[in-house]
Amino acid sequence: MTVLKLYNTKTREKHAFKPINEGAVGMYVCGPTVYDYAHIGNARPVIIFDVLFRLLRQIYGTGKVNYVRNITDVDDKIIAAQQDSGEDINVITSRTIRAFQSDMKVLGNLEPSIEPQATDHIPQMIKMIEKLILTGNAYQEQGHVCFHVPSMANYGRLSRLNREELIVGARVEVAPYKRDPADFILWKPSSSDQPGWDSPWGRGRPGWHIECSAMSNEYLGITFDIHGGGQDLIFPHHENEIAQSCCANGEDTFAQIWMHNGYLMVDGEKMSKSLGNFITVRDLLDSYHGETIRLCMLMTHYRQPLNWTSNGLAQAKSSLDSFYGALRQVNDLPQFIDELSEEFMTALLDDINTPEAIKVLHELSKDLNKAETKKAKAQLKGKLLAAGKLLGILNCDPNNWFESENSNLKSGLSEDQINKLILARNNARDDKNFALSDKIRDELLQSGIVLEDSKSITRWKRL
RNA sequence: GGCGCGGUGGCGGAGUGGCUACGCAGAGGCCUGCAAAGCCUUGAACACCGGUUCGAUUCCGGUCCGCGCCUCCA
Repeated sequence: MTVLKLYNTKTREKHAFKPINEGAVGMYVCGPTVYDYAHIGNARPVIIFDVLFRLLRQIYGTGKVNYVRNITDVDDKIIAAQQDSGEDINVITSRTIRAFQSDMKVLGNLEPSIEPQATDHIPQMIKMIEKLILTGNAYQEQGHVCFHVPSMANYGRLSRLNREELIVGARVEVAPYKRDPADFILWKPSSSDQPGWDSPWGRGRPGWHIECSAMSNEYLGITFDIHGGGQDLIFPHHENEIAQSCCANGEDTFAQIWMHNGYLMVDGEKMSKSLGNFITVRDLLDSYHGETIRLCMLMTHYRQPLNWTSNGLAQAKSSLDSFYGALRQVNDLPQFIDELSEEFMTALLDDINTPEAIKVLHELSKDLNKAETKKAKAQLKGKLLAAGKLLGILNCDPNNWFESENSNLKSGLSEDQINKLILARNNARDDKNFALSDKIRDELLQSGIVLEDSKSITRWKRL
């Protein structure tokens, strides 16, 4: 029996996962605000929850997991981007959405089941805000609608912050339309040059948190299984989502399990758009294969902080080289069966312990190198590939992995030229003219081509 | 000030109350014409101080250090 254990931010403990509806899983992950290219900090939750998505599909069946990841396409940062560039908002958001989707695909992520956009769900948000006013949890003031935090007895359960502490810590002046310093906006007025929608409170736009409450409700129901995102969303975003959804629905529970990935750091500092120290996925892809970036991300457990370094990327590349190296030896062998190693599954079932899972990949790869019979080789190949598939890596043809042009280092040599030089060198070797054969090998090395002689053939790879 | 996370060998990074993480780098060896790749062997760690225990890197308490949240942020 496979038991998946997940760490729940709400309880700060690992628990055995049990779906609310037996045999089917609903998961909501906060997606990007689309005003700029994705940085690798944005990519971390996408990759982490993609692995969880794959794992859940493995356990419950491909069609049994409903994975919703929203796109925030109405936000003051987008308005700011519009004012900076003068471009139309729709131009900015649709271009950014396309870039995001393409970047995430190159990083080996599956598409979520649904990728709803906030602006397509304004009526649902308005409906929920009306409900909150009716239940006495929200009020209208100077064109704004605010959630009244004191109206909810157990506000702050997720972040374990209480209202008094929040007020003490508040570094921002309290807006005049707020009855309580902790209150937050559900709806705010838009000027004529800002995007807006008609509502019972005039033309305006939604506050930050309401879209996730409205869209999770729409696609997953009032209560669902897993809600994920980065640690920085715990407060205020997820706390406020809980407040909105629980009060509007009259339910005590919103998401059953809250999962949060740790920060991605650069030079020991949190990477974020506001600090300006971010590395975009685009830039990284100029120098590294998507799988390298992905494996680098998975080498650290998702709840730990991850310091992003070129050394880490080099290690990820080296690991992939060794996996593909093992696979290359058996490239012409059909895989025996897509069997998942038990040890590998055990690692992932324990709160998605990807470093432990990668260790198993190394063991499988080593076993594959040592395997002697065809049957053993085929079996290990199947296990390695199946494990890689669950992590979203090892999707390339091994020869292609080594031989395809790496934009990082242009060799200037075509495949044809390389093969001719290898042939010339092997002729020299047959003649025992090692001075010549070594000279050719050195020349190739100068162009970034490394040779590997085996008994039957000479393989090559680009550095 | 409040809340929270972390300090593991040269580096990255898991994990455990008593026994090998794993990878990279290093050393030695096998293989090779020589290499490369691969394989074998190998050295090296659990911030500090107390406590619990037969025994703690692992549990408890304290100290120091680093980081985050409390304000937009994955």
